[in-house]
Amino acid sequence: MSPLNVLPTKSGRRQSYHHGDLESALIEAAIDLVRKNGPDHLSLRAVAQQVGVSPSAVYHYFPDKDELIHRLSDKLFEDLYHMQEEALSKIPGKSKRAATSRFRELGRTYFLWANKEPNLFRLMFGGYCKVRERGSHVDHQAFMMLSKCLDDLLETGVISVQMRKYGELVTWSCVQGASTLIVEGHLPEGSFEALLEGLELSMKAVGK
Amino acid sequence: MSPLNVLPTKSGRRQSYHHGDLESALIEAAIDLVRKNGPDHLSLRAVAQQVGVSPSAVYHYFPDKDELIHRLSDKLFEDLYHMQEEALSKIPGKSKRAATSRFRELGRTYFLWANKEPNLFRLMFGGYCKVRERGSHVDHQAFMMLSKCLDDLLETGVISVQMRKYGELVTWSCVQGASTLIVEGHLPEGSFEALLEGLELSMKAVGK
DNA sequence: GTTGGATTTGAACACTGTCAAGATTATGGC
DNA sequence: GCCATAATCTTGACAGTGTTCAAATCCAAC
Repeated sequence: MSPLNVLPTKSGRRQSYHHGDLESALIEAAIDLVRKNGPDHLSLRAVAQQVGVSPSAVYHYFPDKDELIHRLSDKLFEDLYHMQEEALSKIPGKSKRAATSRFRELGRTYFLWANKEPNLFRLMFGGYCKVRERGSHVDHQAFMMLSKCLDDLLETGVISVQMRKYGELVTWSCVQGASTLIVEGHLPEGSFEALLEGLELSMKAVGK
Repeated sequence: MSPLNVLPTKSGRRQSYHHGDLESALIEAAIDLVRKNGPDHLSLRAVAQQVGVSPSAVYHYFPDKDELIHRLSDKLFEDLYHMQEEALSKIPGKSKRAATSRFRELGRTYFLWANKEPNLFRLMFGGYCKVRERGSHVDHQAFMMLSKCLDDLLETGVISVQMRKYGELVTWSCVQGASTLIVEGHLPEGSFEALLEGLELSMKAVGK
């Protein structure tokens, strides 16, 4: 394998003809640009230029711009998933307190992500990547993680069997919705903490 | 006032030089195109052509494309608001049953809108219109309507004072989130009815 | 009827995604 | 070592985009 040539010299000229790892460099650059300029101002040519490569070079790795965006969004979903996984791993134990805390942290991570990177969040849920077979893979992983959290809440007696039935639906929707509404400016920023409180409160209450 | 000249003759040529009501015709045409092709494939030139006017003509009514989109989204928010208002007006009365039914119908209308016009829904909440002073006007009207609904639930004893505190936040977020997730294919279509059940259930339970 | 002001057009600019053909480099077999 | 072949990247072009501005066109009021 030839030495990587990832960094362009000043103003978008790299040293050797072959780049080394163009594919992931392109995705990384694209993420950077979306972060700065928003998903609808992402230009293929700008991505190529940032990496120091001609626009056409992109087409050796992605059939078109949409596919680049799709790959981009896949990576973002994975990042979010790992971030949540890490947050959970910091709160071990089978107590009521631990289970409740994990549940909270799961929502908070989601929201913090949305709030820290609103443009990336928009790309993920704004209908940019054609749906294809969404609901697979990473979506599934994230869903399983939430399910596990809810199972713990059930086992420790924080929520009832009845509430458990609606758990994933209500919580995911709530957190997703609040994130969107706050990111887009329809709700004041402070709302999220209150939402988590309200959500927890209402879930605990069912069946008590 | 000259007679309106809204309809272009076949293939985008209208009869007289002046259009009559270009401004709203442009907005209407733009909505049509977004509905069909999605918000990110909206082209100013296509809008102009559909109305039968040159691309530059648009700039007499909107400083740029973003402003057109903003006006477009304003109109959509109003439409949604009126649709909800109408749904509520069909369920009068001060009984528990009526109050609960109104609450359900409010959520259902929101969701049906999202599901029937996913592309318009994306435009409204996908971060296309620059935020400016969102959280004003129509947003405020819609919020008031929801508040009134929750007040009724409190008065009829369906929910507690404690739950009432979080009412707007939890319900709006839930409905917004579920709509997004279903529209974008992250959740199966049938989920919404279950979500409304779960939401109602958990709200009723608090403080009982 | 002529003039003034509001509308609309035309041509141009820089930018975009995409593609075919060619230039450049790396790789495996001798 | 060398050469053919495949992988990789560039050049130049095409149609389509948002935007601007001078010029053309129409309407209404004097």
